[in-house]
Amino acid sequence: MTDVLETILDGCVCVIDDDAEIRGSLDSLFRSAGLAVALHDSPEAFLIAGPPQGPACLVLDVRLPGTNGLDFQERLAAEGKDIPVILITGHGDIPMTVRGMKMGAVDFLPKPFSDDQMLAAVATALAKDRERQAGAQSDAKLKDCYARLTPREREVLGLVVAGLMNKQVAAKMELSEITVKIHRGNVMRKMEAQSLADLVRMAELLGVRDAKVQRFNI
Amino acid sequence: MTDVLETILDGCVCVIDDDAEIRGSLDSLFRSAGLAVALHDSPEAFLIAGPPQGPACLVLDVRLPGTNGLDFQERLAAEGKDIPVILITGHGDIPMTVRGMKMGAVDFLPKPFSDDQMLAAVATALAKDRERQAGAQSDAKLKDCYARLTPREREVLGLVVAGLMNKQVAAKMELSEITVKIHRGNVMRKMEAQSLADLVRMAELLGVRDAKVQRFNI
DNA sequence: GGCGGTATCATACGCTCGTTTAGGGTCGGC
DNA sequence: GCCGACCCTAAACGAGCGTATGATACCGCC
Repeated sequence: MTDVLETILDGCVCVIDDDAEIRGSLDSLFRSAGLAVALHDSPEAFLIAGPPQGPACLVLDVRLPGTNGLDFQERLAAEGKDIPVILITGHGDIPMTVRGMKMGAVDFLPKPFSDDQMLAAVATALAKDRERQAGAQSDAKLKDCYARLTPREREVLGLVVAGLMNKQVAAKMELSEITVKIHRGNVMRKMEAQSLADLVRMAELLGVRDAKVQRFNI
Repeated sequence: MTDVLETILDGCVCVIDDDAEIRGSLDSLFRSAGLAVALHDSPEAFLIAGPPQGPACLVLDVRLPGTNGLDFQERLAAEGKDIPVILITGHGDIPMTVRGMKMGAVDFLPKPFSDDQMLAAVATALAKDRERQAGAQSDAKLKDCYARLTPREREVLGLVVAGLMNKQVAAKMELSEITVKIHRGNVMRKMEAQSLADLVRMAELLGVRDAKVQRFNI
């Protein structure tokens, strides 16, 4: 168990359970592992508190008074708050488990679970969240750059990353080639792309290739 | 239920279950839905028969004499035979379900299940397999092209898609620029890329960008 | 009205790219 | 030994790219 303790470093575990005893024992377990903890007795309380800074995960009891844990998980996912979820339950069945796992839960632990099981699940969940946050950050940066483009510049971008030459872009947009070059230069500068290869990768992540000129895969 | 029947068209369902009665009822269910069926009483029998042509999925009983169904699923995944799996069981528990779902099972159905549940799961699984096969096909084509490149051509490809100019590639490889151009031309022809943008996307799918020259995102 | 952003176009220069033509070299297989 | 690969290079040309300079025009906003 020491192994697991060593490997988890920072991160915050949010616990949603109406049972004060469970909250207490999870609290001490996570604290002893050096993790920050946020305890809530209902989904509403969690929403009010808001998601914590930095890598985080959610330990969620399935059977809650009022809101169902699985419904709440679904709602979070629908709202784009894709914090990794670990489901716990006292009286679970297989369909419930299947639904939770299909919704992307990191784990589904029936009570009683061992400290090791829980810590292993949390370690996985936090690792997942760290990756997600890193991805979301560079994605946001990219979207910011793209937002700075004018409509014409976006049009040119789409055709350029589709593989068309300046003159072909010009023909398609009914412009002179020189105008295309200007737009293209602006795109490179605004997107902070060091090369066409860069621009293609960015466009791919943004999903802005002109479909009408498609040549290859996907 | 007619809805489900209409939407499933072609595809083959492989059933692995030691219970002849289950095999029989699944057989008639799938046949009535217009699907091809392959019945096996053990994983070994399935392996000997080999995977069928076209889109397929596997309905696998977890509790089998000899080999465990989950172990078999894991083995298939390890060997790269990623046919979509639907797990069925008479006496399942939550950890078993979690393991199956983590391994990527499309569904996990405890017996007794309804015809609708099973057909819905099979429809999902077959759709998944169709996508997988389409992806695998274009991926194989890509790998074929890449296999035709000589070592030097691959080197040039890596540096070009990293965004370097011919002269920079030449400097890095300690070659004359003209040689780089030749290699680069060969790469374009052998990879059947219509443009640099195409080449960048292909290289991205192949994962062959030169890491030492990295500039941007993932 | 003026200012700034967007869009358009022309000319022009220098660099880059792709290909062709024409060589040279090494290596392994038949 | 010859042939076919792979690899390297040079000269040269035409096409493409990127940028600068200079200019016109539309639009919304202060």
